[in-house]
Amino acid sequence: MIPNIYRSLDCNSIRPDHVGQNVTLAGWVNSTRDHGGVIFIDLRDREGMTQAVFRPEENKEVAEASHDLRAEDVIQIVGRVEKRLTGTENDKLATGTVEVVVTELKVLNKSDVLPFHLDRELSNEDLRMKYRYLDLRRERMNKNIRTRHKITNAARNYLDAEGFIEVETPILSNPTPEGARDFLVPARLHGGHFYALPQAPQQYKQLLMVAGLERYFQIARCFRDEDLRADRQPEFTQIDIEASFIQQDNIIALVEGLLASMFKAGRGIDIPTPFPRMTYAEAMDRFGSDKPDTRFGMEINDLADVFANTEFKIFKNVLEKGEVVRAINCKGFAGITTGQMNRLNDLAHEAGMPAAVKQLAFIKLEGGEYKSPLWKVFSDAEKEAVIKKLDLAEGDIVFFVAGPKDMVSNVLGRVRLEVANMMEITKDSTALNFLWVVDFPLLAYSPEDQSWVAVHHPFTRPNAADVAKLEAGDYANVRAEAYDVVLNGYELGGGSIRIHESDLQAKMFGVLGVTPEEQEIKFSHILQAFKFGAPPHGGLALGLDRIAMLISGEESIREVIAFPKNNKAADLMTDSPTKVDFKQLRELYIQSTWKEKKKDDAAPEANA
RNA sequence: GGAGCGGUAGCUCAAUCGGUUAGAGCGCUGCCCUGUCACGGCAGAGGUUGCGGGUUCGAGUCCCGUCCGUUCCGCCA
Repeated sequence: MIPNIYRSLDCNSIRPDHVGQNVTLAGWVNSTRDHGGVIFIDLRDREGMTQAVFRPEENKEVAEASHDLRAEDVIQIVGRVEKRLTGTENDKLATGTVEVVVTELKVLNKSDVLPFHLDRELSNEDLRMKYRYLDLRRERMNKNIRTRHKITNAARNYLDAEGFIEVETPILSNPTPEGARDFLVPARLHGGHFYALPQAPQQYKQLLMVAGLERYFQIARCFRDEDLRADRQPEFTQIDIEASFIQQDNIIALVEGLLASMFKAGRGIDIPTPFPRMTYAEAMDRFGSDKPDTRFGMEINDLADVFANTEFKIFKNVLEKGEVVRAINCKGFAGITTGQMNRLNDLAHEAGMPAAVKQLAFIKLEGGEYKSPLWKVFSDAEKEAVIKKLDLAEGDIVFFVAGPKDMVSNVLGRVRLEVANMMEITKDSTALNFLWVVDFPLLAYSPEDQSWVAVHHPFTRPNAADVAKLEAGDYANVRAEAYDVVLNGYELGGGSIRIHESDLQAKMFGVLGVTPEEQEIKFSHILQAFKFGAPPHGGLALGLDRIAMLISGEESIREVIAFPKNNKAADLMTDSPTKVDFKQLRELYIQSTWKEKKKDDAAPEANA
């Protein structure tokens, strides 16, 4: 800290070798301990705390004035550093062996009583958000914001050292093809036309590759108008990366180094690289998720061999149709309560288990006895095989699902996570299980749109080995050169090698049902750019908020964003979004179709 | 759009099966206190139990509706 008129030192720096010196400190009154005669004040700034002592015999007027100090007043003190009396040292403070005997006091700004305690956890999210500037004043939040800065800074330094150039791209751009809902901005100078806020700088970063920049990055704000979650905000930050003359392995190695530098800066730990890799197909088969949490087992087992010759009609029919019978063993969870069982059933149905299947099938071994609605229909050989294959032991419970592979994976994946949650398996875990999921499918069929849609985005490159399938129309089995990096079940980021040839890109648009006319209107710039010597390129984007959240040990990205939105995408502090008057809309050639709900006289007002 | 959980003093929470005047800690106000660091002591103020309706002799508690927060599903290139 550079000394100035307000202070000569910060509140965390005074040590025994300052004894005898005169110092000037400024900060907030953290707490007061008024003994009538002597008064102690803990003075706090962002760096820490120093105890200030007011004594009548030192300066009667100043000591008198100190009686009126209250928590969060902003004050400046001048005083003499003294060693604390023997036995009154405080080892909880870095400055706890010394104190400042105050000779001058200046109240820079009195504070009203705060709406909540700064030194206690707050459960009322409304209040936290309404007074976010006070919430941020709390040590934990202050630390989170500073940690985020360190992480971001480390990322910049790392990428700079790797030859990456930070480039800003437009915030006002065009709506995104496919994907999430866009935030729209009316264009005043072009009546009836609209900008959209970027969901990601996707096309721009590819065009920067065509521009010959070769290595680009950006700490980019992105916007998606979808419903929120603990790990999703309508505006969020990505570390956006793109490079030319590069392959998947190069990007993976780069990002591993990048993440290592961020975790080192933010948490002081060395994470082991390289990260394990798993194909998408394997992730779905073993964990029922494309972002598996590998901190615990309970993996999915395929039981086709066990029931190959079964007489149990349901399983037999399923297997004959080419569908699957699979199960997970939840070790030690045989003591599941009825309430938990009901919850799993609901969740299984939500995940796609047919309503005709009333209950999630299970077998549990309790007190040496196998309990199961299914047990009686299995042959002895099948029982034995199930026990062996699933390692079914005392206290375990196994859940079975039969049917189409995607549904079974989905159901068992969800059950697996929920059981882990119920068992609090990862509660005190400090494990950081990084993982690359690779070989994503290029396309997925959307029953809703009755068409094929891009799993990643329409610029993703099909795996060279699968181009023939693409041309043959075997869309379901075309793999993409796309990859996600996952940590403890959270998707930290994802990317792909891109299409850089205009003919392949046009073909891809065709598969996605974008007509030549639409291509001309929406994508002529990028298709044309690809005709002027576009280099092979690819990249990835990391979710900075999620990374900061995980490094800070938080469970919501709101805890690492200075001014986040709440569940309804509102900011309670500024009361945003807000209504605008007719004149402002008229200038934009906009008219709202929104109709206020009819208000009864008794209609309740919102929580005031 | 759907489901779960929550909403009681400024804050964090309690209030038995529906039954007296809705309590406690912290904070706040006043007084006392010269070595505390969650200082201590005495006294005091502070409540439309989110809002509206219903059942009941009686509702913080039960029912219906609604608002707000939060988590999850849907949604999220």
